Amino acid sequence: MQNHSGRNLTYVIVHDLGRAIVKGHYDQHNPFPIEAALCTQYGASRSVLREAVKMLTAKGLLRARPRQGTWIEPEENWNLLDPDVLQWLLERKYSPQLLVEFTEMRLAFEPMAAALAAQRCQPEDIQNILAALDRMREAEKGNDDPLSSDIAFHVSILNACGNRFYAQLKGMINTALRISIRLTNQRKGVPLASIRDHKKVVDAIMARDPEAASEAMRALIVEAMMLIQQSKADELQKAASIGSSIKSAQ
Amino acid sequence: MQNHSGRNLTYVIVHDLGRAIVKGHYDQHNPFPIEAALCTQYGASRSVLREAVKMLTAKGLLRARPRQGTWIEPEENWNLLDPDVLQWLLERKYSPQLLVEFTEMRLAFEPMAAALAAQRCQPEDIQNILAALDRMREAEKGNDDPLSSDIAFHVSILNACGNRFYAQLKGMINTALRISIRLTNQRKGVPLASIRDHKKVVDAIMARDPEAASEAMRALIVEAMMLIQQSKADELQKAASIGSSIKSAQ
DNA sequence: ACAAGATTATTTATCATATAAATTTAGCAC
DNA sequence: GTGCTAAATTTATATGATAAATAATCTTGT
Repeated sequence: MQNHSGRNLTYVIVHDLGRAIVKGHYDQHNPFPIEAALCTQYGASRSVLREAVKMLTAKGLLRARPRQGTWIEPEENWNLLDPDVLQWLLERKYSPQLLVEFTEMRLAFEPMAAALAAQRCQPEDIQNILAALDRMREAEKGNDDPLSSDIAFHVSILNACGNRFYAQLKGMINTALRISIRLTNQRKGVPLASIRDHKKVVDAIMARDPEAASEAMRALIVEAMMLIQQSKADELQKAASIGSSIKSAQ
Repeated sequence: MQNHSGRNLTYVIVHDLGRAIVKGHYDQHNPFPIEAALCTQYGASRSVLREAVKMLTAKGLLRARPRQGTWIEPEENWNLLDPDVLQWLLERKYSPQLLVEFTEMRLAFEPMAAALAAQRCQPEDIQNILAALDRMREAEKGNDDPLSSDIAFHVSILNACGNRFYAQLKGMINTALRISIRLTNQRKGVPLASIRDHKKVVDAIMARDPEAASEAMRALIVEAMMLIQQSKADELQKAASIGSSIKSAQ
């Protein structure tokens, strides 16, 4: 990858503004700046700023009107399923709740994807799934990255289910798992989930058993959900203990 | 709605180009035009064209590089879950296959949404769901639009499940159902599905029974899927009969 | 003939400036 | 105060120029 898209000034500004917006940097007290102010802030021309704002508009984050200026759209209009938006959202610190909601989403479509894969995956899809499982085995031996191989496994199944919408979710799984692992404090070398549980999914798909594939996948995600819930609870408890220590110090 | 966003020249061009792209108007033989050509084609300034292209880039449809020009991204990179992109895609004639894939997607998350709603919806959510069901009853009597009330029903449940990602899918449901109804040749006044089957979902949610809610919702979508599959088969048969009549005429 | 390096050409990226359009706000007559 | 007019503000559009990236072409030496 030579000229990463992020090098263009426009894209740098898009990502910077995008992060600021989802972080809630702008509100009624601090409204979104007018074009001229943004130009000053970034030292860029109006063309660049307008193009950046238009990209964020296309993702549902902004809206502009003559004389009224540009403002943040209500959060329900953001395209959460846009890979950029999702990444900016999950990058916010302390967003375990959003991760829970995303995992609830995975709980809906990944078991279904496994079931569809069991019904109609092609030989090459099986090859890819088996290759991903092998990567996980290698990771367990320390010869591969556990996180990347786990992601590759889930992606291989989304690819195998022969549905373009499911395939779309690859980027989001990638983003969410990487953030998730950061939140749940997993470290390199620590297996994320057992090979055995993952293999159950593969076996069911190869046996052309949709029900079993679905159930095995569901078990994997429930496991992930429990890790997230746990760290969310830890987070809350930490906050509470800080709160009480402040209280007791008064 | 006073100044619909579509009135700006930029947005008109975005939608026009977006439709042309998903229709496959551009390919290796007919590559995407350079900026200057697009300006001529639309009689617009470079600023406007560049902003439109940037919006389509944000939706994953295009990519640009100096000297290399602008080109269509491979379809797997398109943000299918962007409401605009989905609409452009479904508007293409003869895209029952895409509708099938979308309905497979609904089959994953709508039953789950109903189950979540059963677990944790608030009193006002129940109110909204019941109101939507009432609209469907009125539609059956000819006092409301059957399609709109059906959509309102599904949306009310997505709103009730307390998950932002599920709520995101509202726009897509709206688009897909409207296109679906066009494809399956339903007419105004013809009920899309029975009130009784829809009421089963509501009853299960109000009884706080996630399993039953999920199953009742699944039944609704399976019904919709069968209608689509049927019209897809009709389409294929029609095409085949045209093909054979051409053949027999030779 | 051919490889290496320099030159040219093409296209997007960025900047700058000006005018138009939309719409709120302020001013003013009554 | 009410209703009309004028001014002010902000985005939308147009135009033209320069910079940057890189493919294509043209030297030049062997």
